Amino acid sequence: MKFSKAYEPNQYEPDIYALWESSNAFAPSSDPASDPYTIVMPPPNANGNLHIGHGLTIALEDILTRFHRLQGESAWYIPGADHAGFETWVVYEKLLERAGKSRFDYTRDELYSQVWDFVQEQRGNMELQVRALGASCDWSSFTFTLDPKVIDTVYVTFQKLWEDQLVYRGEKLVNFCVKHQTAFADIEVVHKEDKGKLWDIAYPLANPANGITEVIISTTRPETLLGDTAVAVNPEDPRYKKMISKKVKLPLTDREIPIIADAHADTTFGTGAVKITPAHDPNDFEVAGRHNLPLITVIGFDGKMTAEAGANYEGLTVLEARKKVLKDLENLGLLRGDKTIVHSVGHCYKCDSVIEPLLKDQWFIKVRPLADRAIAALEADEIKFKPASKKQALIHYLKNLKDWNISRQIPWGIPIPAFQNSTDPTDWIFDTRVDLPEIAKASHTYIRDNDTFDTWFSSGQWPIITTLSRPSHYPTSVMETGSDLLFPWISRMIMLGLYATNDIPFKDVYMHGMVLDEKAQKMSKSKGNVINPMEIISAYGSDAFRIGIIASRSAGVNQAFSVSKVIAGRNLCNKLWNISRFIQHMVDENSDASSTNITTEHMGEDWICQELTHCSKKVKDLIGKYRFAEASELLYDTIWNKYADWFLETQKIYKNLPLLRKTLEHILIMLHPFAPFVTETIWQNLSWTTGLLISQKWPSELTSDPMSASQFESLIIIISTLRAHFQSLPGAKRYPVLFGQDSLVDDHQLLIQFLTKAPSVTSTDLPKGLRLAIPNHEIYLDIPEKVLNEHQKNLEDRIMELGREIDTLTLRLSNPNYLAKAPQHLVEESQKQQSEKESLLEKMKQELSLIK
RNA sequence: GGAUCUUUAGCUCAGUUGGCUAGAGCGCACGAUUCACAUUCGUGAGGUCGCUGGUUCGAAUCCAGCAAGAUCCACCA
Repeated sequence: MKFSKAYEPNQYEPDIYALWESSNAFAPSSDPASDPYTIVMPPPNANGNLHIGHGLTIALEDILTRFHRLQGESAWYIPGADHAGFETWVVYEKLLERAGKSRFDYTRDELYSQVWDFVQEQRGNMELQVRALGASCDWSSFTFTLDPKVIDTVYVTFQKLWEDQLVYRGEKLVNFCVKHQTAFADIEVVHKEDKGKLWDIAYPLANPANGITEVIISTTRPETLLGDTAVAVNPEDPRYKKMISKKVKLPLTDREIPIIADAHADTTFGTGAVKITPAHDPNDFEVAGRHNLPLITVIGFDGKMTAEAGANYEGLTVLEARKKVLKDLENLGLLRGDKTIVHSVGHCYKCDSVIEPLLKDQWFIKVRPLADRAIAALEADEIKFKPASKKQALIHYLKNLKDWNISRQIPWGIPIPAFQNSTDPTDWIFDTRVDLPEIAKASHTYIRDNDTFDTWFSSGQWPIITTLSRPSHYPTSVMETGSDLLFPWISRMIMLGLYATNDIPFKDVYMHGMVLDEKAQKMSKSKGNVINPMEIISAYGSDAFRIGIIASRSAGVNQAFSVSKVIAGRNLCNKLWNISRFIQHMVDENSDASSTNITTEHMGEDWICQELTHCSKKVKDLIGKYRFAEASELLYDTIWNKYADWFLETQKIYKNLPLLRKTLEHILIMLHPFAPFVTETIWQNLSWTTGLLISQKWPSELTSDPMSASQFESLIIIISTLRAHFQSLPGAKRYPVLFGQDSLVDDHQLLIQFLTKAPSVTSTDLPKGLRLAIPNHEIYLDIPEKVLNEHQKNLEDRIMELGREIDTLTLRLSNPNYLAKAPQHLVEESQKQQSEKESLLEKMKQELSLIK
């Protein structure tokens, strides 16, 4: 295939990906001697589309994977898809609603298989998008979060927890969404600042004495009064000391409840007396535990008042009941005022309904032993974090973690393998025959628990499950995710990984921040500022997207997405394409181009070898430190500003074909992790390369003469200075270049003339014209006197500036503390500069006097 | 209430144990142009590194305080 004039990514990307896949290039090495390198992809939602955060994750993970593969390691990037229990369920339930159906029209098994089919239909989109991003993941290891091996592993871990008595059935307050009819973990509840009212309500004393007839409580939820089982006051509160352990008549009921002393009551809030409703408030639940209070449920799972709320209220919604209770209290003269307050209220993160804390029998995991072990591993630095501050945040979180509710009342998930004795509700057994609604055991009938696991319980075991087929790849090398997953996911993987395998699940954690829009605003559907990675890829190419999204980004920081960086990436791909086209062209034109003997004959060749070697070492070092943006920036600079702008330009004269070929190969390999498609496409199109680029080895060093390389740097300065003068001199005209005793210029007359487009470059014994301000070189521009005079101001300016530079150096060097304390090489460098600049200043002053 | 992060050029951001003239991309200005590339080439302008102190021979970098913005956690009867 011929190289077209411009690189058109869409034309090559799908074929190149297919080539890798059909060549089995993504599989981990079969050589047992190679070191394992493993990354597990955070599984995207099976029925969703990839968003920009996935784009960043996959770009970073694939850079690491490809880089380590090129290092000769057994790189294994494991893809997956998430059944996304609740997320998917919400989508499916909407479809049911639209069809006029509800979840109650079907059995759990029917629902499960319907959703399964739904997800299978949707699936595939996501996988195509992962391919479009260039992920070099091993599709033969693809794991879906409901695959049998996932369920098996989850059941083994659950059984172990069961036998270790770390899982228990408990009636506790759970965060319940009455619309979605399911409980949530604490972490899934979204707290929002809502406006509400704080009402003061009088509770009459059962036996008024000493003129005290009532106690006034403050509440935002008067309807829960019907479930009160105590009133609490602070034991230190002088207003209420005398009332402790007296009884009050609970209004609107015929119950009497005690006044108790508990530190939960805040003397500064409201009236300082608080009603205790253990079945509908988490704090009150704890108070009840301390004081052995009964629990009365007055709100049901349907969000309506229960029979226990009394005949007047039964069947009303929470808000209806609130109105009625307030009215009834007012009629009794017990409502003593209200004020508006702003307080935070838990909402369902999908439907925004207010989360009701409700009593429910659920499975809980005792997290303390698991969390303590995780904390110990973190404190021993067994897992390294980037950024490091995330580790401290995680330790803090684990120290305060409460028992974990793992039951969910949605059909789309892994069934909890537990059965309840039909005659003894306290008798639960572990059994994995979850396809049966009931089982018989020891002459009893056991009924299946219809709940499913919290998805974090199964995904918390993801590194274990995905590496089962290659145990040497566990622990995995690095877990890369967004910062938002630190608590829900990373924490679970560490706890469950340590618990189930006695080993950490990964050695490093790299967390990226949020990808914000171009104005540094959070992307959201409602704002309409969502950037779709697939649109960026189709406009600019996958490589450009990868380079653009990792640019200017460091670990853990929220940063804006900038299309201009994508464009820069696209331009780099095109530049590399044309570099390759040019070299291929030169190879084609030369019949003796077959030599593979690499030699350096010209300074620019030593210089580029040195630059490429430096680049290779530095990129390796930077990727090792997860400094992706700096690595890609260095490659950009090396390829464009060094290789193309200087080396390739010199090669238009010198044409060292073996070196051109070799250096191009090195560049392609080094850029491959960042821009896999264009580099592989070029590799496939070059006439002399064989095999796949993805499977090459990272380049070894190119030998070069450092003296020669540093001479070339002087040449660069000379040429740049000449160009600058040609631009800035009056008339912007090019003038003949003269030089005195100067072997460097003498040896490179042709090159200097070519790169500056000067009319001539000649040696002279009679210098004249404008002297260039370059230390250690005697170079002049042969400028007519008239122009030179016009240019006098310019010369004076440069003399002034040079003088200021010398002053700075002199000041520094006259400081005895600097001489004594600064490192020797810095002092020497300063001294050298000072003397060079001083001698140059002398010469320029002389020339100025000549003009005058 | 607790914690973390951010503040550097017009914009978006780099800048790892403090080291000399603070960088990049894009944008801007000026110039170039038959043959690798206009997704190009060359040159240039643009910054008292949020503010105030401190440590140091030397601070964008370390310390303290302040200001602004963001995120997370907990709590809010």
